[in-house]
Amino acid sequence: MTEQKFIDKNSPGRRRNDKSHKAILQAALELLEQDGYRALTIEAIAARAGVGKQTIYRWWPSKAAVVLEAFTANAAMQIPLPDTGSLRQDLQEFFASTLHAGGERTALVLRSLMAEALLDPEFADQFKHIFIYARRNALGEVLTRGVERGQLTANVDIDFLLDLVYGVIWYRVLVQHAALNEELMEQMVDMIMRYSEK
Amino acid sequence: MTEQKFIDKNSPGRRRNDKSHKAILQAALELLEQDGYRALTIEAIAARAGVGKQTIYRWWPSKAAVVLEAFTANAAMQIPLPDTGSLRQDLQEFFASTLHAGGERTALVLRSLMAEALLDPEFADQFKHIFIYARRNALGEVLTRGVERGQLTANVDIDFLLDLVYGVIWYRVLVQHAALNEELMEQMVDMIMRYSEK
Amino acid sequence: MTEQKFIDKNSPGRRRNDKSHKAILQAALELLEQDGYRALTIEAIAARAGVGKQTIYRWWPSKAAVVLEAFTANAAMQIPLPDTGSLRQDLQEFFASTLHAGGERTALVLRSLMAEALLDPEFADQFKHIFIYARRNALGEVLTRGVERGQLTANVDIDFLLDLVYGVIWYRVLVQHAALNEELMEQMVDMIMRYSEK
Amino acid sequence: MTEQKFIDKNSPGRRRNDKSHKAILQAALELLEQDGYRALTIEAIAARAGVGKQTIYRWWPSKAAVVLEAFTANAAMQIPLPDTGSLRQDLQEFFASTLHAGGERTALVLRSLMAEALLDPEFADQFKHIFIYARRNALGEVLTRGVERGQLTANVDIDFLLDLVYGVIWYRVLVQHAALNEELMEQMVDMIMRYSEK
DNA sequence: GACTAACCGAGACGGTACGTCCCGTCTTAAG
DNA sequence: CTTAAGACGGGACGTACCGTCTCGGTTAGTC
Repeated sequence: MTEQKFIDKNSPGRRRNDKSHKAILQAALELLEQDGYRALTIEAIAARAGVGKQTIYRWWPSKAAVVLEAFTANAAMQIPLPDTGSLRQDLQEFFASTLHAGGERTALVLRSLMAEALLDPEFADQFKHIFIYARRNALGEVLTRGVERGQLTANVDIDFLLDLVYGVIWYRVLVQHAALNEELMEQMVDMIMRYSEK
Repeated sequence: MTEQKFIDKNSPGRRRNDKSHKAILQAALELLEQDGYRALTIEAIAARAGVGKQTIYRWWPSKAAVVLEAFTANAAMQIPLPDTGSLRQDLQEFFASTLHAGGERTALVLRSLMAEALLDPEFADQFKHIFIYARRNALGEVLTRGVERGQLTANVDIDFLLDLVYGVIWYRVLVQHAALNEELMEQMVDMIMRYSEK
Repeated sequence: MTEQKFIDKNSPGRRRNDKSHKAILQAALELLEQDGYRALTIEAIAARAGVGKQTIYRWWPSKAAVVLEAFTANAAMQIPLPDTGSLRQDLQEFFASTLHAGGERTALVLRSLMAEALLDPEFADQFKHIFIYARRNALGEVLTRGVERGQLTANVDIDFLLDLVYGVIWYRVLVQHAALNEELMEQMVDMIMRYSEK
Repeated sequence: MTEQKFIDKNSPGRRRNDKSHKAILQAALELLEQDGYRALTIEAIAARAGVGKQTIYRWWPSKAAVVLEAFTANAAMQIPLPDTGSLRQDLQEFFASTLHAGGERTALVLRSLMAEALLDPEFADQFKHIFIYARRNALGEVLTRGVERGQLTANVDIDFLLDLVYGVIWYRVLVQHAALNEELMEQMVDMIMRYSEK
């Protein structure tokens, strides 16, 4: 997914070693959980994966890219798009799966990726397109259908609502002053429904 | 405010050099704007400030702490607490001054500080208490008065509203997909007012 | 000879860069002559050799070790062992080549190495084995042959004679109150010959 | 003795604090024995002596000067000049007191002072005049009397003999391959006596 | 007895070098 | 041609001391 190189491989020479590939992703995640993102280094990943540094540099542009791929490769990425006919129910299901996808492990990775995105504009682009906008668009679809069905006022600013929802979620993930939980999700559904015609 | 060390100074010994102190804060901000936080180093700050590295390490635990103090020392920190009797007007004034306080320069610093907070739990604590919670509490005060005046429903969850507001603000500052502007502030006032009694 | 690490090199990995190796030794000697041993720093050697500091630390335990290798790598180390049948003549030749090997440049280096040996027991061991004892043993061989040939009394204490000879030489090199010259060498030959049978 | 400053003291002002003075010398020696000369720092001396750094810099030009004064202040400096009428006996007594004056503690200090002298020409001058030449001259006096009494050949080169004697002594102190002991002293007396008329 | 100059402890200051860590690149032998 | 290994030039780290400079406070004379 983050793979830049197109692998045709009618050419001679050894092919990409899938074992190393996986070992690298695995090692990155393990070290991240063990010592935190700040202490994560390419050298440490290579050492733990039993891999040469060059092998990492050959396939990824930065350690953040490794972590991003390790993260997106995990199942956690799937966000089913509910379409029950009821906006309230769609939202409840969407938020439920969002909640379900993210534990503390996930939050740790997200904080690391966001930190990197804040420091490296190049990575920020990747991160936004692969992760942030993908989520936004999914929820945007749900809300748009809500408008189409007349369950939200026609003049509602969907982008503002998306900012509200993901704003809160990221804010809690980053600041860690309160957990992401069902109560929050319920409150968000309620908040959004206040934008129904009346 | 950000000073960790309690300076009694009936003790002997040379006092802290205020000129150097200020030069360090100034140098940090300048370099930050010039080259970005990633490229900011203690050595560069010391060099530009014309100061020994030890003088920085003597007074701050990390470069992030320097930036935080430089940031909070700037006037930009003042958030007047409006109390007009009208919740809507209080909110409008509060948001207006929030907006006014932060230009792109401010956003740049905030992204840097947040990145650091995400990577360094120790710094995160400082940052939250000095900046994040201070802001939250201020707005919390405004909202509480709104409840007391009966301008918000008694059972509203103020913490949730604070998360919504600061969630959006941080989300835009961090993701940079849209600007903080008056329209947004207006929308937030409107959103909050939807929690009025009827 | 001074190489500590045993280099097998059937192992993979880039080999030691011989150009850098030599540049380091050269730079060390140049800086030593320019500014003196006290002013000699690893950083300066690295800078002048156009080399990373780590490359020096990788191969030598201290700057003294660099200087020692630079010194011993120079031809100046060769001490031919004369064996003419005549003790007096052997001594004359041995002292002549000793004298010839060492100019003021050499004395400068020897003073530096001795200073370091006095301050660093670990280095002292190396220095003694590579340099001091090597010289001692060579002259010891000459004297032993003198005894075997009956040109020195059988009960002479060769170690004492060695201490006398190298004591004087080092004393003059270190204290610098008088030069090492042919007259001195002649006097030493004469002194030793006083230990002949009659 | 090593005092540079001429103290007239008709002027007002506090006089030198003798307690601090002694504490500094004491602290220097203790630290030297504990950790070696390399690890000896002005800061450590000041700390252990309970003294400000400035107080040291006010009275001594370098840490070596402190050690030198601490050393010379010790009784160990007294070398009685024997004059028994017999060269052999004079030498025996002279060497005996030399031996007696110097234990391992002394040797440690001498190695430190010599190391410093090798690295700092300014200190070398002081050291030579205060210590090295003083000893040389004393023994020179003994030998001169030996010549005058006809117990050494008239054409003997006294300076050469002095180099032999102190060469050996320093060589053993510095290289530490053999102890200074009575046997050595006996051998040196014997060696010198070989320069008697016949 | 007050004045005053020098000394004292503490400790901050600008600076230099230390030895270490990692970066991203390059060069091997092996597969 | 890729891989693991590992040396390379480079840059910043955080620390240790250097020798200097202020501080408040003490001490001992001279006036």
